[in-house]
Amino acid sequence: MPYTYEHPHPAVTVDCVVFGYDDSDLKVLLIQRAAAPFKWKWALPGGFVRIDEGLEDAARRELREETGLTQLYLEQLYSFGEPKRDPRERVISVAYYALVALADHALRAASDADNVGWFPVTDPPPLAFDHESIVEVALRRLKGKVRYEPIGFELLTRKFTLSELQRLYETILEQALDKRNFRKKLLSMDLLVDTGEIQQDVAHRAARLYGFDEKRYRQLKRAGFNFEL
Amino acid sequence: MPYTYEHPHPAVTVDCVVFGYDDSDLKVLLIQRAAAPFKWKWALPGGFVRIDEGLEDAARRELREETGLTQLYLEQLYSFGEPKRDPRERVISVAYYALVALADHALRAASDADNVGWFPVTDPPPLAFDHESIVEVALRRLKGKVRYEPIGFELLTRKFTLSELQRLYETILEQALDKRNFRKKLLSMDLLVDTGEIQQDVAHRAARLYGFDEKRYRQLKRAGFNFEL
DNA sequence: TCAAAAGTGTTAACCATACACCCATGC
DNA sequence: GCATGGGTGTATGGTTAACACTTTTGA
Repeated sequence: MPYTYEHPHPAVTVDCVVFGYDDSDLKVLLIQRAAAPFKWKWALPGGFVRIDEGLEDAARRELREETGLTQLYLEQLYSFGEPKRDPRERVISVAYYALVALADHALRAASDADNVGWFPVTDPPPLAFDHESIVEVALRRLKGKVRYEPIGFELLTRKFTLSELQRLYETILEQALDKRNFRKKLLSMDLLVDTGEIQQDVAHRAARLYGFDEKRYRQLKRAGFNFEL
Repeated sequence: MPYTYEHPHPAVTVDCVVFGYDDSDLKVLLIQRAAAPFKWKWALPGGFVRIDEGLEDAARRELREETGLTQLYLEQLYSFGEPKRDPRERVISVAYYALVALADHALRAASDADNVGWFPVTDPPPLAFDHESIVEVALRRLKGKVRYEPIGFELLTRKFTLSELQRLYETILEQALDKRNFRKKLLSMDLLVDTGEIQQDVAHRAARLYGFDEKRYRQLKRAGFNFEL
């Protein structure tokens, strides 16, 4: 028992709400716990922050170790610290949320052989700890933020059609959008570049593929532009 | 040395960025540290989270103990966890920000006789730890949030004139607003109630005093209304 | 030739902006 | 009576919202 302190210290964890999108469905990434407490229950990927490790570093490390995901959009969400949220000891969890295009990122089996899987955000299984409320907060944040920051693109593959983009927004915001107005608005922002390519292997007229011009966005933003809707 | 753990645990603190507004000036509340590290330096009010205490509870307790402030608008801001941010040991700080009307809340001398004072947010003294960046994040959050949530009212006394409200927004947003348009917009939202009273002791025509109708806001919000600008 | 989704303009309503003068009060 | 801020309306331009049909392609 080598670590002693004059005052009691809580443990600190990170937990990640990873949103994935594929084919009109918003999903959340869960792992099945192989150890107590809540053994066999589904939970958010995450774990203890190492003593010399930054919070975001910890979140990225846990994601890599438990799910194989790297290089994703990651942002701090909120910190959860109800005294009784973990039955073992006082644990404060700094939650992050991440966005990822399902088609682009294959899951790797977790290093400790836990099950990993995608679940519909609207109807996830019962979760360990207070993870259900963490998912709820993350979803609220995503819904809010997607309207005034171009983070939706993080959920799509690098090349996408306008219809895919529209379906994504409709899914997240849970409201129908007008096709012509949506296209007008998005194209007028000057953030999408026509790749010149079109969809392959579709059973109808193939749509143009666009890309999100990150560099252009930063430029416009510096000049006072604000992404909206 | 009674508290021992199998793995090293960081310490967890809360720090509060309290914004105050009075007479066209946005201020931040600081206390002067009476103990090392950073002895005599100014810092955000805050302290260690007790082992059985919620995070927001800890923030409110520290504010009460160190500044005498109670009953204020308080919201979690962000968690700061750079490994070296505290020279003593690993400390993760969950930052909160609070809004308060200077005129309504007198400061009490801190229990441990630290100095307490209000400083202009634009030009604060050098701060201990990474508190300058915490203030910066809080200010950014305030500037963003004030546009789409009616939190500005928390910085004003319960009764206020439209000019005071406008000056508040101009101060926070750092931009001039048109008087007639501002009034039209705010009054049309149906969130302000005319108290029937007018300013006293002013050397010019006395302005009507309005109040913010919190209950009405919740009502409208439930019905899909969104406060903006 | 049918099914499925892509792509495309116009109009009307609404909202945001710009703008300047008279009023009430205290000194 | 003058200085100070309170209070008020309109016209214009721009933005958003509503709306339906033709095109392309593969099966």
